[in-house]
Amino acid sequence: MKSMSTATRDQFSRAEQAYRHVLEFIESGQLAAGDRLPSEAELEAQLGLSRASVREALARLRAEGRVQSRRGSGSFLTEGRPAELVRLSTITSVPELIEWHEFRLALESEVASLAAERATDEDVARMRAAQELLMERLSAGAASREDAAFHRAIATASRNRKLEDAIAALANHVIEWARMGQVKRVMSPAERREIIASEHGEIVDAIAAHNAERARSAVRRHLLNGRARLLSAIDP
Amino acid sequence: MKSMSTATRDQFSRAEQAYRHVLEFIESGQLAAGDRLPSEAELEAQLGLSRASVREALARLRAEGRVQSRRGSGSFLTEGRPAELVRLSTITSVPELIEWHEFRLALESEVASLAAERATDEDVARMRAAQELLMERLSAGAASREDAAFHRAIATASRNRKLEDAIAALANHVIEWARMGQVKRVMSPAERREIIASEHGEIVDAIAAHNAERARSAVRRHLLNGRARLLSAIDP
DNA sequence: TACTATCAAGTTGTCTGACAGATTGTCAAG
DNA sequence: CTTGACAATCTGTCAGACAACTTGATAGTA
Repeated sequence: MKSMSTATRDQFSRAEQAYRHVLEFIESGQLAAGDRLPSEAELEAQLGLSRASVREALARLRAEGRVQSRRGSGSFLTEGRPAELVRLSTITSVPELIEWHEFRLALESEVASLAAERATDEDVARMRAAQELLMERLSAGAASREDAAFHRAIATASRNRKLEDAIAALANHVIEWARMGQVKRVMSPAERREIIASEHGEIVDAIAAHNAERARSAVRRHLLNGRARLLSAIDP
Repeated sequence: MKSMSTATRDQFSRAEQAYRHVLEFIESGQLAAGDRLPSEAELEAQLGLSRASVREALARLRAEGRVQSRRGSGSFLTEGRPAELVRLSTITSVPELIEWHEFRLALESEVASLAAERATDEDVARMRAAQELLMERLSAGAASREDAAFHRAIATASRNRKLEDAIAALANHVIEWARMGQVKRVMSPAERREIIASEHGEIVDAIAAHNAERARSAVRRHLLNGRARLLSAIDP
């Protein structure tokens, strides 16, 4: 690793200079996965920057999953730039929609189960409030966002941020797809309202009763029914 | 924004506590895109942490694209989340590992169920072959990759590419974490071999029998046992 | 009144020093 | 060979100081 030129130095913030330099070093191929980076003190000396700037660069590299730091040992190169978990590609076909739906089913049923184990009275109240709002909106027509908010409230009660984030992203994904006009409305608002009230009610009741298996089943039933309704709403 | 409880405080690093707290605040909906976060000094006071820890959290949020900081002005919420399902950031604590494990549990149990419905004889043969290879490797020591390959074979049989890709990425994620030496070996290879043979065998048998519920349960049992073993292998 | 310049206060970016907690390697004793 | 003690090293955190920048208020001028 060499010192940086003055021109480069003036262009970027110190932390970014450090980041770029370490990234360059990482991508030079001189290190393999699991290898140890120079220590913070060494990077300070090599780059002529303060430790704070070096640490800021390392924080970024950690956030990107490229590096893992252990107190007392050092910072180590991870396997490589981790791919995103899975790409939220645009839904271009019904089979793909089904794949995403199965993905969502996996997450939401587990989340319901966790929510049943972990939900506080506050959580349950929040779910019921979300359900109320959804009911009001359903009278006025489509209510995708309120539906997503209801599911989000359940995910929040799971106390697993990763699951919660993923479910929120998936919900947006499907909302976006539906908004593209792929769906014809075949169910009257009153009918839809009645079904949603019943199915969501069962979910919340199971969670409030802290019955993980019942919550899981209720969510599965709800989502599978919803899928069937959705598929029948699509012109073949 | 409220102060953190002591229990939460002890579980995560200071920087991670700050990160989680600010993220929670961001996602509470109290801020819109473009709105300004509390200043670093305010966050210090509110969280009872040093400025360095607060800055580290902000660095992470910046790296994730959630926040943008301007010298002299403050840190601002960006337009919205990047279009990825969930970010595969480096695992920095045991609670985070557990979150990822729950995520994995959700996916893998659903995948086992789908595999049971959809697996061909070829799929089953592939699983058994992966299991054989894993057994051989277990005799020689750790075999994380072969274990991941076994799980991948199941995921392939689910015929859901999104789930398959996600499971592969998650497996790599956890392998990376374990490789960093966070785990002490406490189980003898023979013992481990016996347990894996039994648990994996149950999974494959259930899939071969096209029994979705049995496959799901077998995978859950296997992963939950594995988690317990993993957690007991980490010195508190 | 509108515009410009100045300044103080506040904010992030960086530096420095110190200490805490964890890791690693060495050495001595049993 | 194993175990324990210890020193050196490393990252994580804290605190204080200063640099560079922004923002809003105020005063001066046309």
